[in-house]
Amino acid sequence: MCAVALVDCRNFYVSCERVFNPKLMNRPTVVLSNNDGCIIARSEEAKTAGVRMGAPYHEEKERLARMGGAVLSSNYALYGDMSTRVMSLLGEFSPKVEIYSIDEAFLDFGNLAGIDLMDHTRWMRERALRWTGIPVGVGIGPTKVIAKAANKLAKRNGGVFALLEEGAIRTALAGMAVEDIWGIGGRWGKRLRRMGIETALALREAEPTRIRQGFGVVVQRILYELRGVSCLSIENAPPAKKEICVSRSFRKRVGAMEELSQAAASYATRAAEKLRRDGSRACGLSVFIHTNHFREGEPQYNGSGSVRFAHPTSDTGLLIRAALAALRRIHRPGYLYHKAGVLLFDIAPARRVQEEMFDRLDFSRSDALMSTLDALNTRMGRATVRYGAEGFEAAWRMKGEMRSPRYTTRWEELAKVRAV
DNA sequence: TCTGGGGTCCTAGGACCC
DNA sequence: TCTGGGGTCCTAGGACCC
Repeated sequence: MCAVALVDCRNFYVSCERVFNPKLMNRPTVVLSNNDGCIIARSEEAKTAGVRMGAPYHEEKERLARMGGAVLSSNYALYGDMSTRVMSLLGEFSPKVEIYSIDEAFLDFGNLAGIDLMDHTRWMRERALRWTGIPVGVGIGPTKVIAKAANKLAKRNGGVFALLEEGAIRTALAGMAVEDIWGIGGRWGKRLRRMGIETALALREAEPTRIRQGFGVVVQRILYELRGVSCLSIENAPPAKKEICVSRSFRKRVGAMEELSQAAASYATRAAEKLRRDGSRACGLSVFIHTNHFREGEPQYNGSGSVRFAHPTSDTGLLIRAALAALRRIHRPGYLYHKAGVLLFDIAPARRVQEEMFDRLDFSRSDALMSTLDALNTRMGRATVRYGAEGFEAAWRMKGEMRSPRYTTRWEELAKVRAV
């Protein structure tokens, strides 16, 4: 019997904060989205107290204050680095690891005869906690979808839970609501319930062709996965991205073209960095801007426009120029904008592009410039060298007033320890 | 006053071609 | 009254994930 495990970091962002700030232990703690808008991570104490996931912060502010809760802006430099540590540790426990998100990974144990999976994964869990400070949970099953379900049960069962025997799987699936299955969201959940399919077990036992007709192959695959037939394989290396998007809402609304231009240039710069890190080039770029649709009384506008390049590129200067040209076309004066973004599409690996061009195109100057830029900014800190189009003082830039220090990625922000 | 950001996959339908 | 059939490519939109 093949076994896969889903490992997830419990309350990941909060757990990262607690590693470096033990005063947050046992205290209701939440982490906010960009601009301190919504609640995107909660400690167990905050969950128990009824703080809602995804809720706008201002709606939960008072409740949190009443119970002496801690509130933090998000600190992605810290979370990203802690994630890397956990993932590399997992690699020592399985030859095949798929990093599924910043706080989750699938592990393939293949046909591990003679290994006690429970022992193996309990040991992994202890090591993760001791070496990184992050508590993880482990669910084990014959397929990804069942491993996901097992992971849910691990929360109440000592952190590791296996669903490998038919009896255990049936019992677990019978107690699981259909919309709690991985891959079944609210919409499909409702439609399945209307058909009388209310539990994971009921979906497992439904007629596959009927499910296919009503919901397409995606849900049919989930059905088979629930039966223990693997349809979703574990991917060792992530495929290069097909699209790269950088977008943000502004700290305060922006009307002036100058500020929108700075934002577009900054986002294009970030997107270009991601593109080069992937070793890719893009053939197209689009820019979008929109007003705040939550303000129903105000005039609304959504604009987007794209540019196609004659040759695929990853040059920040060219991408900024294209972004500004697109922005000029879509900008309408008289509106106060709330959010803007830059999307790169038609992405291809840089090497293949060069071969196809038979050296008719010379990328070498631009490539040399970009790698120097990247090297400097990696070594000396982001935006050490940058394009003037990004601007210098930016009132539109995001809020993050309650952000903790970047303990693990900036020398100046290292934690200080005082021995008494 | 305040309301996140970044992705993927699939499907249906239109445009276009021979 | 009759006015092909089959294939590909692209795009928009819907669904999902964390």
